[in-house]
Amino acid sequence: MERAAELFAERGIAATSVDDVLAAAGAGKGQFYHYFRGRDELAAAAVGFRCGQVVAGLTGALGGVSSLAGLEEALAGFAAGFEEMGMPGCPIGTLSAEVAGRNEEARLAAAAGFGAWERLLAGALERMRQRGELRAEAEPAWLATALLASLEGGMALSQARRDMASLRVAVEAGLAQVRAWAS
Amino acid sequence: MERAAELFAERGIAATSVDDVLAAAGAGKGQFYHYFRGRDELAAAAVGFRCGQVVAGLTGALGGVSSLAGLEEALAGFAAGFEEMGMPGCPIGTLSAEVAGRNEEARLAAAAGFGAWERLLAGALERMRQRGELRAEAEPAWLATALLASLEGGMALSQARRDMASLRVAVEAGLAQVRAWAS
DNA sequence: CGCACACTGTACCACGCAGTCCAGTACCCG
DNA sequence: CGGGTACTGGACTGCGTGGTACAGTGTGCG
Repeated sequence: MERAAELFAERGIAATSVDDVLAAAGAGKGQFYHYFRGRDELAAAAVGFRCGQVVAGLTGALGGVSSLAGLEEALAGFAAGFEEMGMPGCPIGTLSAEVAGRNEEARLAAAAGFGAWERLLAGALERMRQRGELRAEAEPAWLATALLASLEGGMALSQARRDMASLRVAVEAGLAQVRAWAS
Repeated sequence: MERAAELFAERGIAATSVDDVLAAAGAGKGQFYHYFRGRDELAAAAVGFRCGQVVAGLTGALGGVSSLAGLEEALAGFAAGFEEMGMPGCPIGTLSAEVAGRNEEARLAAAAGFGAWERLLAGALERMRQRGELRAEAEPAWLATALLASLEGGMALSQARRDMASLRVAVEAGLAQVRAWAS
């Protein structure tokens, strides 16, 4: 399943066959159909698995953030990582777009991944607010949604254009939105 | 090709076969391979065609906008249309994500679509600036990128969650960004 | 020891796919 | 009118696909 998550992420789900995954994993068909009902179930499981990996990485970067400077640093690191990976699109967003409307279970897994990401951002913002860096009226959940949407869109644009400029603008705009609520 | 654009948009490119398109269009294989080198060329052409349609629609909605109120109205209409369509994801973004990294020509077509959209937004913002509604220091191009990223991300989130709330937040956040530059 | 059973590899199947081929067909130009 | 040519439909091919069937294997338990 780890192999499946890798292959799905790098080639796309539709462009990866069960046989590809099995060959990469060194497993046979019998094994596969013993543990999965079919291709779609693997796809859903792999999306869930990938989201888990991504969210784990994000937790490392955002879990301890409790200041604007920390958030800026985390997002700069995120953008740098994205560039280093060759602007592959959002790891969750790409799968989500491919899967939404064709695989309900996988769609829910992707939505859960987005939810976890958003909660991570909201947590950091909430800590900023409690430390007095954000005004009391700031709404961490709302800001987190706005920030995540901005990041997601920035990645989509940068992927299509093969140019980091869009993501950088999106990050900066998201940050500006947060700063607007600074005390 | 119109049929191809429709089918690709509603089922995804990878999930649509050449035969499907031909059947929908009532055409034969000979005809197809007379006009296209193969599947990938059709995909690229269809993406370009779809982007043209979308941009044409957007031009109708944004081409005449020159005030904040007009922009708000246009974006509200956009969100309403998105909801009415059943939150299918961004018509350009979904194709773009599927095609980037696997079909260079199609990727460029999608990037051009994004570019046109962004220019439409930038034009509206520029007119707002010239009418004095935005401060002179406002940068329409930068704001347009930020706004487009926000919309794009909002659509991605709403698609995954089947819930308009995310897009609405993203639209509101993008608008807030613009208002921050109001005179 | 032996047997039952959960598990595994692989040969296999029917099917749908992209792409080829060719026998028409209609239209244009002389 | 007649012939060449640009175009068209559809049969066909080889291959990769998801899924099945089955024979084999090892392990735990009586």
